Amino acid sequence: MKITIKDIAKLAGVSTATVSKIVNNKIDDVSDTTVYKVRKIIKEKNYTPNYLARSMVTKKTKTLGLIIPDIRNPFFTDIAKGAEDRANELGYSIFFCNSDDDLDKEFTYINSLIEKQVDGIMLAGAAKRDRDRERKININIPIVAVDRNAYYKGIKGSIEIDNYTGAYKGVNHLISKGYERIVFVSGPLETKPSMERLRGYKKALKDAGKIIDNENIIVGTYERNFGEKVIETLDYSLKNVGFFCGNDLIAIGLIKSLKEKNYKVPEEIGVVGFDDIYISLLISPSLTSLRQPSYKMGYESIELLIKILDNNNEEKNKKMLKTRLIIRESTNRINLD
Amino acid sequence: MKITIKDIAKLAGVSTATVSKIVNNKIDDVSDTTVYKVRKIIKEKNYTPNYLARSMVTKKTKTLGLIIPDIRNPFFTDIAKGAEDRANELGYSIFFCNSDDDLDKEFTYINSLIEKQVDGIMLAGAAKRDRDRERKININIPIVAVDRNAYYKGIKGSIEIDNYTGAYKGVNHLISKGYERIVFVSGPLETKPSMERLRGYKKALKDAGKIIDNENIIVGTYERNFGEKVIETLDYSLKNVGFFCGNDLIAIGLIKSLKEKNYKVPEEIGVVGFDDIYISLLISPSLTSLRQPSYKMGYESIELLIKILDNNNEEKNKKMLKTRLIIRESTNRINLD
DNA sequence: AAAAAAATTGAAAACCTTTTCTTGACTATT
DNA sequence: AATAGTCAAGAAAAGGTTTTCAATTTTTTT
Repeated sequence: MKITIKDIAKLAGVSTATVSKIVNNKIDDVSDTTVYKVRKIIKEKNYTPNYLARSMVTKKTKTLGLIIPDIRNPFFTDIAKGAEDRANELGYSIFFCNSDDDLDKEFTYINSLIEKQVDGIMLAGAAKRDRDRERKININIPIVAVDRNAYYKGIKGSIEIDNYTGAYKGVNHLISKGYERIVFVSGPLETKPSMERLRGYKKALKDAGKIIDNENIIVGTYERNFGEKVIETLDYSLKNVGFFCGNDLIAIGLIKSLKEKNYKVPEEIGVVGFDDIYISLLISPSLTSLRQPSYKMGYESIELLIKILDNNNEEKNKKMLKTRLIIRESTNRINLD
Repeated sequence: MKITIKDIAKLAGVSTATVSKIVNNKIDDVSDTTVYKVRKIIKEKNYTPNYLARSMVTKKTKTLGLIIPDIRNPFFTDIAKGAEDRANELGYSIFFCNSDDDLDKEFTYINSLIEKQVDGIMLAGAAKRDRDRERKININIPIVAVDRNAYYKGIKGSIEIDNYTGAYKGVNHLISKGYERIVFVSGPLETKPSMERLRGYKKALKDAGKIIDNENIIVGTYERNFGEKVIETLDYSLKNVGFFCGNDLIAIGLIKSLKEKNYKVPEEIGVVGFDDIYISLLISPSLTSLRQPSYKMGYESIELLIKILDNNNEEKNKKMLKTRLIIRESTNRINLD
């Protein structure tokens, strides 16, 4: 049988109230000798308090939920690692949930997390949102949204990326490399990052005096699979085209299919990704991409979440982080301009 | 305030005992009319039981721990996904832990999982083991070991891979392709899979009438970083060498450094990996590798774990899965034999 | 119609903590 | 010496469920 606070109390000849105070370091009104005596017995007997019983009365579980859309995408994997590290440092455990980018699954997970009484949730939401449905869900615990937006009532903070500027930089880079037609291969437009990137794309074209043509905006999913299929759907010739992709997985799929069709990257065609996952460095040609501080995003979102839980969030609850353009082989040709 | 079983009982004019029976579907000795009436009110009020209170009395939390060494390695990521999917299907939640391949961190996590009263643990252990220390940890919940071995007292089952045969197939393939010197680039040898692969490597050499030379066995970590450094440490010329790598990350790092030094893969040098993570398909040259059923490993280990928890494990608690050799560009040269 | 058997229900204990508030014992002040 | 003030400690309630078993009601059998 596991040893309980009663056992300790009996052994020490004190009440459970006293032991409880000592365990939780509320020893202002406990005498030094009692503290010493009880601590010794706790150590001897290797007592640890029962979390369930404690949580019952404190209404805190020291447990968080972590929802990401795609565990196979290293971008989210890095976010998860950052989140886990920080949670661990702060004494929290993490329930892990992978939504497969499916809003229904996300709903189910949120409900199950609430039932398990997590103190808060870190959410990287599914791409396709549904404002009305989200608003209806009854959430009484804090949520911090990371990377992607969401409309739940519980959302109390967010860690975002400056996608607008990022996209602007990426597209601008393609233009400066002399690619003529600039194509945006986007993930679902229901999500804010996608829309912001679209906005940056358009602004960069406009600033360069280029015409915005819907034919050059292709929308799909944030998966490699989509990237591989893209060129099949295009009915114009791929001469001197620059592709700006919604993420690296799409870009990697695209490059794969371009190579199979014997297009020359970067000589004929340029490709820019978004995220800078580590694979981008390994493929050939290596991928020019916009680096996001993914680990940091996870780390800071948990920090923010816990601050909110502790009511210590004097700071703003919205944080925006910057991207950095990492230039590699996939756009690295002699500038034709 | 959240609605409780008492509220339901009062509304229905029955006792909490009756409501409890109905909630848990133990309705053999509850009249149909009562069941109907109570169910209706439960639905109306949207009542869900309090997990903490329930766990207090049942001593089950419907929660499992999942420990993997490296979330950045897609092999373990796939295991985690399989595990999560199966756990979810069976109504369990998962506490996620990343040990960074560090035994101390693994210990800490196990203790914290036990404190949080998980029902069981799925463990893909850190590579370097310590039998004596592990034996000392007091574990009173079941553990299923996946992929890697461990010595904790709590281990009640395992899902393994036939690493011996896998390695044999890989090495044999290199030999049949005419590579002369076969080098084994291994992860830490403290772990059973590594030792089994070494055994397979040796057997394949022996069967081919080749001499086993310790100079050709290089031991490091299961990281890409190690793969990139390997050739710096070799003091023989890399002519017609076949590298058999402990995992794909090592192989990918190795290929990267070979390319940088202008060695021709596969013409001069052949490389075989282990795991067949999806990146192996994307790099250039694409990587010949031994495919492990990683998703399945995670899926089945959770299944086994829960069977053990339910005492339904008539079957053997040890399962061994097979590998499959996937031949790609990194060994695909005209056979010189 | 009475007795026996079966079906249904609920009272109360148990699970292990934390927290509040009262009590009792000292100490300091007048 | 009496009173006020301080300090230390514990009794008891609360948190929400499950489970056991005794009590009651209903049905069946004689």
